[in-house]
Amino acid sequence: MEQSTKFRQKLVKWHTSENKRELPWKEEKNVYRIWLSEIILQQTRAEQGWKYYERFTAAYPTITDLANAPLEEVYKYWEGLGYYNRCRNLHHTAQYIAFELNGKFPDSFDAILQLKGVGPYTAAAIASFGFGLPHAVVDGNVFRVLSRVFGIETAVDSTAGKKQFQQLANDCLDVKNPAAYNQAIMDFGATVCKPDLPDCKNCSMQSFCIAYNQQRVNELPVKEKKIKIRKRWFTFYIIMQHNKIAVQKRTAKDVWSNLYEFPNQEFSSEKEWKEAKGTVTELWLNEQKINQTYNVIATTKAIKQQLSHQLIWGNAQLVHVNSKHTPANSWEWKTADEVKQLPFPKLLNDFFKAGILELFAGRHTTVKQKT
DNA sequence: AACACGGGGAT
DNA sequence: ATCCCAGTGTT
Repeated sequence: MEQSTKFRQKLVKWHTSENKRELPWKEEKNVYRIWLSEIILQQTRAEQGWKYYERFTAAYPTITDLANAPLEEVYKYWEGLGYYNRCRNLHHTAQYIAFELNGKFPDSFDAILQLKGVGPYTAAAIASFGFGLPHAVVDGNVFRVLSRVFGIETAVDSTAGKKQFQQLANDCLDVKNPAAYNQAIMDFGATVCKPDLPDCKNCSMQSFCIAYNQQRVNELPVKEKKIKIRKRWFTFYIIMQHNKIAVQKRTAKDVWSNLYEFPNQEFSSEKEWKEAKGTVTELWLNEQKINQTYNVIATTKAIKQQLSHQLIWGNAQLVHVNSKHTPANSWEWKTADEVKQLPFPKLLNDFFKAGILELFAGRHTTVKQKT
């Protein structure tokens, strides 16, 4: 018997009721909800995505509801989940399906794969869970499980590796019940064949698993690329006039694209950033052509944000200005209530949580003359 | 082929 | 600190 057949049989046998993960999108038959859950779960732990899934399905019961929603509102629901291009593509695809396809979700693998925000993994997931089509999912769980069970050393993040593991996954797939098989291998990877401290002692694959029998479990899967972390330093200017705050939308192809932020400047070293504290505010206000009186109320302490690929430090200068002024840029003046409706990066929400806006209270009148 | 893209949890 | 998570899009 083929090894892939043995693996499939052992896996499906393992996936009994007590070994299944209970998750809100399990056994879902509504393709809109399946698609929504898969987009949310990209590079996201099931536990983390859970509340977002519930939030979205409550706010947008149908794909047409999502399509009709303002993009800004959808971003607000996505706030905090990260990888914000997923949100833009989600809305784009909802509009495409609702308006161009009359609400009918594409029902072939190739058509599903064409959707923005849908790659090989998500297309296979939707095709199998939504339509019972025989396509094997390959996600982080599958790379790990297959590399260990079959003892494969090809780097999972190489082109050759992606091809090899997809082929093996196809061989192992239970074409009679692709949905159950795909669920099983991901549940197995998430609960037994975990990245750290896999539960080999109680694993039903133990006698069959090449990595276990060769004591190479901790060496698999192999990855060849290691990410380099970029350090960045920002000073944000939280500018208030009367009861309004200046904000702007991030438009660059950079982290937090399409979220809101405060006017700011980035420094190229920690040294410059620290030395600039306070003294640079006047120069910066000058550059923004703020030609009226202002009062620097406070400098906040720094807040750190650790991302996968960046380590970001930010502090904030709280500035009260005497009259509202919009330079030749994209500042928008918003009340605190309006600001609460906008999506912000976690780092900036942390400033709100620290109570920065309250620092403005009662200090609006003490305005210094600009020099 | 290499890189960019968030935030949280586990070790 | 480091790795990883129901990966995808761009260059």
